Amino acid sequence: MDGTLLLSTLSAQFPGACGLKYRNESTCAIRGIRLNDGHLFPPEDGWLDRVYNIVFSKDNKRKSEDGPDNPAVKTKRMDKKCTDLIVLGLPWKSTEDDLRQYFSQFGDLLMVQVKKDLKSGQSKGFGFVRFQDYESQQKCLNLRHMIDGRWCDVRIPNSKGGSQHQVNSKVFVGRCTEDMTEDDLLTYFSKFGEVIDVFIPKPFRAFAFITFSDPDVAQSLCGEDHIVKNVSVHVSNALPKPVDKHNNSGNNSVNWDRQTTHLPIHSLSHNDSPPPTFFFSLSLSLPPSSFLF
DNA sequence: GTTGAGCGTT
Repeated sequence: MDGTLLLSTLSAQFPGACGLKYRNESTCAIRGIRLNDGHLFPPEDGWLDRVYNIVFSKDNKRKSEDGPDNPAVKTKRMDKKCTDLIVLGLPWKSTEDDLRQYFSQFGDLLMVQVKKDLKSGQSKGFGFVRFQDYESQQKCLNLRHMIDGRWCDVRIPNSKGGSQHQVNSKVFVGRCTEDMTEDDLLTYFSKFGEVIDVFIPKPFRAFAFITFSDPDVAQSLCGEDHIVKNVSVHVSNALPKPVDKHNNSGNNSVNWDRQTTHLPIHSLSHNDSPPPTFFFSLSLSLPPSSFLF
């Protein structure tokens, strides 16, 4: 995935797609992906772990069955505010700089704290972060984080009470066939929003999980049938997050908890090769043909 | 100088 990408591959799944763009992390500028002879070339620093938006030559984003245009989705996401997020399980040695460095991959940070003992200065092993953008926050909340050699959890702090409506951003995809790969599902479901995780249980069990960064996107797909690789799959709500595991008896025998079977997502170590996946999302805000170089 | 579920000195 770190080589070039064929435009034909892209437009096969996204008719009308004419390129890719991304936001430069340091300059915040929108950059286009170089297109030459039908090949999309990676940025100078590689694909990295960025969000790539598909650019269309004309306005043919998702053909919604439920309305000609969907401004409701856009206005709805405007009033989503970030809250502080608690980061649990930090290594004792991790500093705020370490946290900032790690979490900035998800978006701009407004605040980073590592809670320390006042006298000794020793970290208490947890901290807080706050993102500027809600999408960054959602992305973070749905992932486990490898920070300095330890798995850390990011959650909404208890002190926030129930103010933050937590809806599920993960969907269950039933009737999958064995030849469906994670890439197939990623490519297909990225049409509807940014996909941050695809999971296919092994051995084959005819279902998969797709996690979106936006829970509303996930919810909007629930109950629908979708055609993937010429097969009708059914999308429904994944069971609520694994909160308590003591109630695993009876008919709910399937274990949805896959926290420990996640693909490696993010790591602080810099000698790793870049994550092999990159994200697509439909561009909702850019004018048509805004393919910059 | 140790530790590993939790919830934020100002």
